Amino acid sequence: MSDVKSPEFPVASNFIHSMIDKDLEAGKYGGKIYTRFPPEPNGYLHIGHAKSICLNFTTAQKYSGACNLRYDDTNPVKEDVEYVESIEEDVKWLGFMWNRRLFASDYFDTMYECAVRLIQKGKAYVCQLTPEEIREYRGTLTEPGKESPFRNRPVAENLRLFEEMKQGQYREGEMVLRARIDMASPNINMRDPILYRIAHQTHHNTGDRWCIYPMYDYAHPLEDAIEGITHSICTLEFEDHRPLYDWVLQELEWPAPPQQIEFARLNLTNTVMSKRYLKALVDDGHVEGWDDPRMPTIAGLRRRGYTPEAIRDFCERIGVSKANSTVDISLLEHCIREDLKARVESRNVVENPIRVIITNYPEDRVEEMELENNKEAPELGTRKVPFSRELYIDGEDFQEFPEKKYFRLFPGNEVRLKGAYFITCQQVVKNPDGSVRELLCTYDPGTRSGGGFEGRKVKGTIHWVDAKTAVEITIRAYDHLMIKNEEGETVLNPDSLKVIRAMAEPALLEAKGGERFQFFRHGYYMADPVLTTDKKKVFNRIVDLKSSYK
RNA sequence: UGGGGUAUAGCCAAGCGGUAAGGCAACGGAUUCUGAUUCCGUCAUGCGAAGGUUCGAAUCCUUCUACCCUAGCCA
Repeated sequence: MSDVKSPEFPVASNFIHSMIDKDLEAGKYGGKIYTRFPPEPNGYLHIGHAKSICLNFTTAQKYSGACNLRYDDTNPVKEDVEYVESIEEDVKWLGFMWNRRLFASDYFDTMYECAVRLIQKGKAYVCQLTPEEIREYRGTLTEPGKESPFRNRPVAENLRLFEEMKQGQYREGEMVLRARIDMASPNINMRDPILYRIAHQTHHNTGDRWCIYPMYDYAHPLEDAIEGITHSICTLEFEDHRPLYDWVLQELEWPAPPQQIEFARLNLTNTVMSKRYLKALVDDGHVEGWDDPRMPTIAGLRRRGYTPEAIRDFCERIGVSKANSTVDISLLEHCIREDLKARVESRNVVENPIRVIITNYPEDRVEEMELENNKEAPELGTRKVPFSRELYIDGEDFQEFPEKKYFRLFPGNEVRLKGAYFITCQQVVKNPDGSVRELLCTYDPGTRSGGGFEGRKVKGTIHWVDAKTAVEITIRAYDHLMIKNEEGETVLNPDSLKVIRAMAEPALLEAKGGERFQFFRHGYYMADPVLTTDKKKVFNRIVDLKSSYK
């Protein structure tokens, strides 16, 4: 195979690498390791797949090999082209490039020939038991199975029947091709597992060319072997299938067969990962689609504002092992904050705005205040923001009756307006209904930011926007899609999406879909690439600022 | 109940006979023109339990225990 490598990323060592190291020391595989990422195109990729993608691609990278993207499309009833397109996009977006992009269904001819060989060897037979009978004959966890009456059919008859199955002469469920192994095996997977079933279905790739389709346990080892995969990395539930994986390749006398290694799939707190459930959320209209920013899909995380760098970093940090585990979602959130804080610009945005009038500031005066875009990254420069007599401050930055240890604005208190002046709240003006209408404040002209004023300190600094030039934006703030109720069951969170109106500095009018910012005090946001238009700016909250106040 | 796995801190996770890495979370403290960031510090005499081998055990042996997977013509 041609060795097209993905961009190189740092790789943390894990138990799979240790196993590979031993193989390599034993002189196996000629020093190169080939892997594959084999999704079934029956849904969108999620963060759990990202773990597998990172593992497979970086492992191949580490050992000078390559990784294929292969669609495991052996069951036409569940699969769709919509999904193959999204999968490709998501893998690329994560930053990986496959060596080859393949369909398992492209190997159907080879798989068929291999099945014929197994029949010829007496290792497979056509069975006409009904599905119910097959289940009964299989036995139970504690009782051995019974042999099918068709088990000792002559080879020639098996060959003829299998050919006829392929020709479409039988109905679905009427017969199957089975491996001839051991009905008394303690491993139920070895009790004459089904190799081929009949399905008169149109396949997204092969159309109506086939009406028999191979089962996963038979197809997968062949797919790996055909592609020259050395290590077939899959999840824990396939551990019991490994003897069958090995059996197929051994009976076919495949030289240098690949080896299957299992690892634990990713679980995240407050997150549902099963494709079945995610599909139901989409189909039942609980979310806007597979790319809803609340979804744990790659597409959802992308639209929410997560970066590929953050997701890759997360996948490195969680490690790889065989222990069932549930990673705390706060680690993922840490990764995106860590990535964004160094490269994203800040903007002043106030939620639940409160009007502030600086009574001693000239009515017609406008100043340009220079604000740092990112304190941690001076190379991101500064921007100019207008400042005048009437401003808005954030609803959370004023308390008429301050709680203990509150050191932002309250009557009689002085705070700094970030990048501007000290102001003191002199009077609270109320609406007829008792709510706060506006705050009358005074400013100290000697305290302008950058002026070197050292006369006195204030404990609070708050952000603001100029009332005259402020633009209104819509913020979509997300919470967990799933929460636990009183009974401890995981249920849909009715408050997973909050729409917030906010006032922002005029520069945000220029924001393009996909641009990310830090909104002071509120966390990290991204202009929604789907909803943001020239007239209407919508920002998705990626993640909160980590904070202990509130 | 058969078979296959897994147990190291609140959550992940290194460790592979020489005396418990690291990250997240949490909690202190310093700095701060945003209670963020940054910086420093605390956080398992303990590795599911009990025995045993050894000068020495999370690592080896024995016996338990708990949890996960497995009886699709899904993958």
